Amino acid sequence: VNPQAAPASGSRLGLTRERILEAALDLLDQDGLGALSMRRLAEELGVGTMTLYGYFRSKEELLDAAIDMGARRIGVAPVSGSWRERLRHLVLEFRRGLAEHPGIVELRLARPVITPGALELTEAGMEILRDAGFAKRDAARGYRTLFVYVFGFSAFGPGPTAADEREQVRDVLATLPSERYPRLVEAAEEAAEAMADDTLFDFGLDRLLDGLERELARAP
Amino acid sequence: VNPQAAPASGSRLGLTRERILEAALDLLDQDGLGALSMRRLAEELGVGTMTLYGYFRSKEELLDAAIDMGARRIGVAPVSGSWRERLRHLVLEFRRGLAEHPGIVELRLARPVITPGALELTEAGMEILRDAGFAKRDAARGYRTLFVYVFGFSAFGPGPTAADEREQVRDVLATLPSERYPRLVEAAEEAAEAMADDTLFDFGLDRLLDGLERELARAP
DNA sequence: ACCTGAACACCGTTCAAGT
DNA sequence: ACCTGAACACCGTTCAAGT
Repeated sequence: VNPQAAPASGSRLGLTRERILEAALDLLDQDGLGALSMRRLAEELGVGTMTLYGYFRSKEELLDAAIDMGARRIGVAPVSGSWRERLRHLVLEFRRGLAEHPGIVELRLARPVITPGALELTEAGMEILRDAGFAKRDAARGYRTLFVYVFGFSAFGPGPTAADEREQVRDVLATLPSERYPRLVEAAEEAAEAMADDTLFDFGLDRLLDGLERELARAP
Repeated sequence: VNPQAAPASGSRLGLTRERILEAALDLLDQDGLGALSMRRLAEELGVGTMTLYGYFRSKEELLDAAIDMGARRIGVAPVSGSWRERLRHLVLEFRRGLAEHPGIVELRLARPVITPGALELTEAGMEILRDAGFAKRDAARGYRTLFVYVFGFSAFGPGPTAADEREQVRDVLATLPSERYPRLVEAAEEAAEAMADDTLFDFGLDRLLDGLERELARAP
């Protein structure tokens, strides 16, 4: 069930899978996925590179485990209220967690994972939707839509550098040839703002919640 | 304005920036971003690795240009109809194009680009929304939301292997400890379906369009 | 049982040299 | 002007060896 290569018992260096994963997540948060190499990670931990292969069969396996652990870190404390309020809170906290740990988004791109840690939030979301009265299928579809939205926004939406880039984006848009890009040139200011604006997340989220609410009203 | 290293005139090998980019996009579609190395690309073109650096200053610059060209390939023929129908068509075609060229999604993740080719669809979307009567700011926000949704779904939604994986996902979900994951275990079938279901894209899209329609009705 | 250096097949890019 | 091999500083991983 858990096909890992791991020393399990007393390690001479005090190394554990957990310590390795924590160092990996730190490295990820600091310098991004590109900097997360087995050699660099080993150096950070003060061990030989090959030592890591005693704990994880491959980099692939290490990254999978890192996602699981990272997902667990993004725990969301439940709140009370209507199902819509509860779900809205969960999604916003989810989004906040991913914004704080952008490496997890990067990691998740190439590797769709279904590990227990990664499914904790799914469970919480399903509970809210089922309590609200959604059928199993509608609850699953509804949560999945929100999940994809959160990840999509975290990956392709405005990042923390957005404010710096906004002016630059506006300048580029404003200097496009206005014969071919008339709508963009005339709305350069607004388009640059939309690309940098984080409140856009709430806009889309509320539209999706509107849609779910209507769906629930239709088939109660 | 166009700070590229390029031979511009007669090349001895018949090489052009365009030919290189086409080969890069082919490689991307076939074997993914991981396989797209300067060495492999040069080999594919039958030239020395360093020859490429006569046309692009760095791999970074080559990838930026490849996105621009890739985005142009995903052209969407305009249709007539209501603004909602037109916009819906544009988004669905956009989605289809990205599904056919998943490498572009991969590329775009790490590098938010604002090049002319990448902005053609933005211009088309803005035109539809402005014609419909949206103010500049609302049009920019509306298009941006849809854009992020499309990319998010393309990156994190079900891929072409979804059908194969569905059974596997269901099995994993069904064997989770039901004390901690009661809602997921009881809805394992439905959740697995939601993760694999491509029609989910339409569901979220229609919810977002609903939201835009309501916004337009509110402030005409 | 746990740890590791050397070696292999890969990267992107600089530099100096070839025509 | 255009092209390129050698070299450098990196990768992940296998293998054989060390304690």
